[in-house]
Amino acid sequence: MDRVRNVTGKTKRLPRYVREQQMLDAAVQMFARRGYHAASMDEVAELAGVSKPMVYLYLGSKEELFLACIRREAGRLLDAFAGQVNQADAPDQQLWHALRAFFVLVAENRDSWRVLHQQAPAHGEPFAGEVAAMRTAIIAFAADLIDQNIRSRGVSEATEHDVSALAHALVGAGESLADWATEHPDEDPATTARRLMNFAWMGLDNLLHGSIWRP
Amino acid sequence: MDRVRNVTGKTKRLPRYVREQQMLDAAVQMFARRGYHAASMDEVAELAGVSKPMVYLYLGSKEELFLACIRREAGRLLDAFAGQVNQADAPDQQLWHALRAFFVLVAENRDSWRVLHQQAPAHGEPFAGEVAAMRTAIIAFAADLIDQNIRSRGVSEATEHDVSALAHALVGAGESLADWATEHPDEDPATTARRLMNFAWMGLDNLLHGSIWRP
DNA sequence: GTCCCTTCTTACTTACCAGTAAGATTACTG
DNA sequence: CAGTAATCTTACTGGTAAGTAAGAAGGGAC
Repeated sequence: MDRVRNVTGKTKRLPRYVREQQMLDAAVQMFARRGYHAASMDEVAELAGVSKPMVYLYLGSKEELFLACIRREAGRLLDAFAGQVNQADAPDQQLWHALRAFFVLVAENRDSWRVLHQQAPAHGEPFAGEVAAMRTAIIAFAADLIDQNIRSRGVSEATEHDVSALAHALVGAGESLADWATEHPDEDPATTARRLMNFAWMGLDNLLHGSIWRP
Repeated sequence: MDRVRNVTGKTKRLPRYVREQQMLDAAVQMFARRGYHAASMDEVAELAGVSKPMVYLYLGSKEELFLACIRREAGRLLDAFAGQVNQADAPDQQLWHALRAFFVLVAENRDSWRVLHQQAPAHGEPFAGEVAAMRTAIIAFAADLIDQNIRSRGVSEATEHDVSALAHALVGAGESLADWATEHPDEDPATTARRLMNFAWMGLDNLLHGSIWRP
């Protein structure tokens, strides 16, 4: 990221908020590509077009910088979910819209996804906890959809525990497909979402009709 | 890990192979609990009941030590799969046996699982590549089972691409459930395996009978 | 008992990088 | 056009942990 220069060749000054976002952009990229430890503050600063003390002035420390990245990207992901979900829709429609939004977001922000999914959980507290909280919210959303579906059919002897396990499996399948999708950039995110709907929802459908797999 | 002492109070010497395994045990534990970077070679050595230069003498460097951990644990995981699979069984039985072995292994070796699933992929090459290779083998196994099932029913227009996506989703669901299971140590691994069989196989069953989810 | 190979330790060097002190420069404000 | 409140830099310090040099000591072979 070359630094903007004015006519006299001197470096242009930018307001704090703009610089902070540039720093976060640079940090997300570095953390995603090199990993938390291998990414040096000097490199982040250089990529942001700024000197190192500026990063410390605005973001505090390497830990706080990483946390700020995680919070920003986690917020975006949750917003993408929330923005697509309409409580009035049927459960499968809610899941469909949420998944589509998710795969679109991941396709457009691979580095963010790597930071959230691969880097943050591996580097202990407080990073892992922050991502775990986000993931818990997503799993709760999935569990709620499954639960709605169960109740609407009156089928079930499923406990909260059972539903939680299913939600974890569903979210894990989504995460894995997100990784798979980054290796197939040609695929439309909506197609990926359809794949997961079929894999997961059809399985649930079978389950909820009392069709159980036995050893 | 206190060092073994003989009657005179002097430290007991052990043959190289035994020490190496102790070092790897200690390293897996440290890497899993503290993370790759936060785990220091001094701590690993102390936990193994040995001084740091011994670790360097036998295992080479921190990178090689981590790689050795990954290779050993990945090998065990693949062996656990291979040992349970009988080609003569029906596809669902093969998957069932493999999943049960997998969840048993994870329940008994949480640290190994954390190293393979959480630490190794986050710290770049050559670690990520080593785990990716193992994961590719597992996904190929899953894809093969799905494919067998498809062919045996003669149902399908599924491409290799489609099958690969399903296999990725299935494996991701398994990984996520493995994490979930470590938070529920009371649950029998076989029960966890049954959960996944129901979630995944019932979904596939529906798919293969031509029952497709549509937006 | 004594030779000698393997196991094992203490005590050090060195490189890297997070974090900072001190001050220069720009541009807004009255 | 001063005064001043931001933005921004160069040049440094210090702590931490990877990696190593040099040699001590157990224990099997004969």
